[in-house]
Amino acid sequence: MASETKDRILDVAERLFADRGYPATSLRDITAEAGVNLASVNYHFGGKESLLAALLERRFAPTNRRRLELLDALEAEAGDGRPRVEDVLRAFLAPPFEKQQEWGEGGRTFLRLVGRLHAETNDEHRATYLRHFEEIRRRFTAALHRALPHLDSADVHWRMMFLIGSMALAMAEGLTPRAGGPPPRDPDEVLDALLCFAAGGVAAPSAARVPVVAGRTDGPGPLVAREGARAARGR
Amino acid sequence: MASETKDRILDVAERLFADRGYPATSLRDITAEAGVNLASVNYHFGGKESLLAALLERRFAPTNRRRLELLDALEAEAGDGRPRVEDVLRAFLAPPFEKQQEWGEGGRTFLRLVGRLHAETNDEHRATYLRHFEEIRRRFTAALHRALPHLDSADVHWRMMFLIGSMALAMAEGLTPRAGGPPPRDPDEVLDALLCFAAGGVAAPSAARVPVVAGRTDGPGPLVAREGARAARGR
DNA sequence: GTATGATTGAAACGAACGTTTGACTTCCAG
DNA sequence: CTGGAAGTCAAACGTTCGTTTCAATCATAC
Repeated sequence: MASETKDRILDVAERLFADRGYPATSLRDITAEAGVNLASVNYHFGGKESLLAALLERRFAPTNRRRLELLDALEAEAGDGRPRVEDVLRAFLAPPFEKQQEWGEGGRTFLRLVGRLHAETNDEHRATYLRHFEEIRRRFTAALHRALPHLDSADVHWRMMFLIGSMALAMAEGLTPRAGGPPPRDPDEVLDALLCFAAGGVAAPSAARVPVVAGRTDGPGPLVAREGARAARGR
Repeated sequence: MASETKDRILDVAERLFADRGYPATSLRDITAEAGVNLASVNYHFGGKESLLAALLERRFAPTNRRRLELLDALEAEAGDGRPRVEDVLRAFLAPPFEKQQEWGEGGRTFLRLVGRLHAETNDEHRATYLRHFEEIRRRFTAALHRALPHLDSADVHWRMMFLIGSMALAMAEGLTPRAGGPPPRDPDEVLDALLCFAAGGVAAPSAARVPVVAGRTDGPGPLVAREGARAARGR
């Protein structure tokens, strides 16, 4: 089933897409580096677009299956009570890092590719990517809301989005050592650092949104006061 | 100096690069939509690459000038003491949102473009982009470390990176309403929500990294315990 | 061996790309 | 009016792209 040629194409395409981006990588680059014929991509996959889809499927399916597995277990354990925030976050963030270690170099490459695809808005291949991700986001947003019932729905959505952004950049850049950036760590340490940041972020007190009538702050004292806002804004 | 044609090209290119990405946008798309001749891009800017550079310069220079201005004021006020975490974060995060409001639709488009460029790794035009950003990151990382002296240097770098990821996704996606995502808010609310998340994240207790000898957790209790890690990992 | 379906190979296709060219306007200084 | 710089325009340049074609090769069942 999984021919030698098919796998070589997938591995090389994964690396080149992650390094240069999807539109900037040509099938000629891929096939030349993989040592296979140019036509074999269309023969085995049907086209460049389908190659990306197959590539995503190969890594995404097991990763997201694991995510939902952890989430199911966690919700079963919580019963009618609240799940712990840290558990929800770990169920969301850990599987990519687990799989990366399981997959070795290819896994790390895939994480960079995923981090990159998060920023590829509006194209048709973004739909391919999001199909794998939307159910995950929906279910984890709901679980996070159950863990943090005092937040309103919009806040939970936004924090989920910020969380995804942190994860994406940690994946895209955290594993490619670059001058000026943080020193490289092993993936377990990155995951722990990300979990701490995420837990602090999603559980942070919410800014009490007062109607913008005046600069007064009331309600339960927000962590970032409105006065600070206007002061820093310099007017 | 700033001719009609030049500005039209810049505006349209900004929007199309943000919508479709740099490599996927052709000069023919840009010039057709701007109602100018194809050759005028090369005449006025010298080429596609230089067009992107000019486009970044136009928005980035004032934004980062404002960032450093706020940071300077903040550090002068703090003197030898610690700056407040919230002030550092606001000086970093607020200027793009300010400028966006000042610039209207074009400003919002630019934020999406910037969010996207954060994920464009390794290409030559990434260098163009990073030249505007590296000094900012260095100075704010240092300021954040002064505000959080109990964290070690690696933790600060990582949290700065997570923070940038949150900001990038908030910019790239937070302002483009999409099904399933958070309800659109006005930019001030997005900024406040991001500030709360960021403040909670960067100031979170750090995971005490114990040498991986056994599942024991010691040291000052980390927010996300190692046992939880292994439990969720399922072994 | 030979037929048959799966795979690979070299070559070419048409379309789209960034860039260049050179003639044609526009406009103001002399 | 005249000259020339600044800008615009249609057309074409050479390259590269994803895809297609079709003959050659391979493996396997008869």
